[in-house]
Amino acid sequence: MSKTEEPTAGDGGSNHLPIYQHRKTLVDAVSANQFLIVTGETGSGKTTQLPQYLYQAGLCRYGKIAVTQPRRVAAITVAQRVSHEMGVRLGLEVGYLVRFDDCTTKDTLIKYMTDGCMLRDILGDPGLIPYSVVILDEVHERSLNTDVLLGLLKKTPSRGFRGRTVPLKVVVMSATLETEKLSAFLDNCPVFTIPGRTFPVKELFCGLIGPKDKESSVYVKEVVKMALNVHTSEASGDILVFLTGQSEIEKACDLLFEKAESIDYRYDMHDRSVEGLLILPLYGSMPTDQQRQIFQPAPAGIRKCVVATNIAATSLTISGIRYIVDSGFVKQLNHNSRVGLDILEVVPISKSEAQQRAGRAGRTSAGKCFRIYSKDFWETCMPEYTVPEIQRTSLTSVVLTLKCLGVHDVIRFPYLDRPEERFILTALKQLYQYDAIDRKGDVTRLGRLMVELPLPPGLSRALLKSASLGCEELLLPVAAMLSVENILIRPGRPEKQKQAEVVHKELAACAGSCNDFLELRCIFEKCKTSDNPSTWCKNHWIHWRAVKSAFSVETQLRDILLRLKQQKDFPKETFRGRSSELLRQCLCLGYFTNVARRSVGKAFCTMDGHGSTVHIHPSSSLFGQELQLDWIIFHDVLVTGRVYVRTVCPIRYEWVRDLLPKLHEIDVYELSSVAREEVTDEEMARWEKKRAAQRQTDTSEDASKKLEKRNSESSISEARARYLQRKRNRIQAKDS
DNA sequence: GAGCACTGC
Repeated sequence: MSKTEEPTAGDGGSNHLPIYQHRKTLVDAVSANQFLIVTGETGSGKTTQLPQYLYQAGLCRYGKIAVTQPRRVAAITVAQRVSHEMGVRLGLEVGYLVRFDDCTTKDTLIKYMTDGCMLRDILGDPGLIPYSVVILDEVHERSLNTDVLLGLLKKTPSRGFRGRTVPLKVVVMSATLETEKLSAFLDNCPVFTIPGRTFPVKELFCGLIGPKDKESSVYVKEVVKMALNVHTSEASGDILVFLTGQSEIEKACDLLFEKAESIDYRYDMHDRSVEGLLILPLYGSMPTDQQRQIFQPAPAGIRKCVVATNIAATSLTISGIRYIVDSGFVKQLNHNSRVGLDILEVVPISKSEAQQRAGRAGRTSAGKCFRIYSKDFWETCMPEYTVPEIQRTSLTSVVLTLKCLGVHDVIRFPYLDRPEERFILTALKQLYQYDAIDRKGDVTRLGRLMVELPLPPGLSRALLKSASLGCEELLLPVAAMLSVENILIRPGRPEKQKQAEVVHKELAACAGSCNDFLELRCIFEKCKTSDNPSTWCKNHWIHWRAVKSAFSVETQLRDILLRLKQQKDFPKETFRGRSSELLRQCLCLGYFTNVARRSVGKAFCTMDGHGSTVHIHPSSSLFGQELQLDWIIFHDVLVTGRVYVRTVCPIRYEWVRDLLPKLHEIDVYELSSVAREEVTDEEMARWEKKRAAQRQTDTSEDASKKLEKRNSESSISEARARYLQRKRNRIQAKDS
């Protein structure tokens, strides 16, 4: 094992951190307890120091120390820093593991990794044999994967489990919030608090937005006013403005120039600066070369004003920030199981999130946080904590992962915050529809194959179908392109927008038009075979960063498929049909839950039982051709004024005819016993009888007629009316 | 004829 079990000095510089004086107590606490919670503000050094202390104290004798992070960059940069402090080469004693980048060896003892990679590790080795300590970091962020890990590690592998020689130790690190709840969750384990080293931030409520202003987008205007106010009346120091998204940020930046002009500031369009104020937008899909300026200090006498999304709250740290202007809103993706859709909506942030934002001003000196909303807004509109991701998102992948790990009772699984039962049942229903689990709730062979692929289950299924037909080359680029961020660039300025639109239309036409999935494949191939991919992207208004990561994803998926195909029971099928229809027929196997049939005019009607009315999004290559289409499948949904489907492909009814009845074969409530693994023999018998009866009627009555009945116009409009009524009730309830 | 936060495998 390690040659250095004696304490090492490293490169120094860390001995003065607040955590240093608690060194021995911390090591003793980890040694004495199975669970430990360590809490402390940013700057306490817990992420970089604790693993080193444990290592120096010899806790690596029986295995590695794993430290999980919700983000890749964090895992990489922290590992770099720790290896430097310890004076060892990165990738040897200290390393990191993130997707596409494994910088570890089998001898690595301190391993920083993303929570997603840890989950993969567990799937391959539920006993976590190589590890002696697992440290979950940033638990207060409540990322989906960290929450799943927390539940899994609560029943931590003990001595003897799958060959473990010592029990696994679990350390949970979190900001000061909710530590009591965490301790109660982990068998009332001790909580260790480390003093932080941050500067005080004065928090001011400016009252420009009250509880009644929730719907409006007035926050853009008010935020601009506030930022200029800070610029004219506060001492030197950079400003960080928190807004909701790209278009709001662009708007705010434009307004900043205009307003600045009217209050007699010189306005220089070229470098986007008002005299004394350098205005810099910052959001995720921005090219990295444009982001660089944000991290450079402003020239002497100039104040930087960064207008950013939530990306600046956790993912990126900008030094020199002294003032925060907080809009109080965020864009959040919420899964609505009632309509079966994910909806991206603007919502007020939580109080803990507001504190997080304010904290960004106190990293290097004392700061001020200007909240554009009133104290009343704070008290009546903002929840204490952000609803954790596990309670807001589709659980299909999570439930499949749990089932594969032998957690069959996915309802009574120890969640720190339990998702609504309905969400869990919906996930089970989807897995059943994809044949990933059977009627008893057991994972099928297909389900075991699906869990290996880092894709949404539907897409996994489509890809596996293509692999069993031997035509995975067709689908691999599509699956890769669908799993990366936005491909098409949408410029902020209208004239550029037109330009981009023309080029994108040409690309769609190249792909034979009329199939957005094919267009993605076409972009992938054209870019890949071009002499200079990045220039090709620039010329075609395509995000090079996105396509580049699609290349990596494709390679990864290809490798996984290759491995899976070597299993001797990997399914093999032959395709009888037109080769031009091969791609679309494979897609149907993953997207038959997203089938829509043309209804009145240009509207379509989903066939999943919700019978929602959807429209083809204007960015689709099928837009404007609705009247020639009868049946479509779609990849995703966007809810704005209307419900839009994007990434669309026309299909023939025959391709989904035999699949659609599966959507109505089982009711969610029937799955409640499946979820709890309490399916009785009588229940199975009843079920078989019902299915037999169903098969009988299916032969006597045309299946498509039955489907039509289920999705008849009247039932759709009734469902819609019910939904709208509920929505009205909700709004009324919120207002009162 | 619209306007899409952020992560992660």
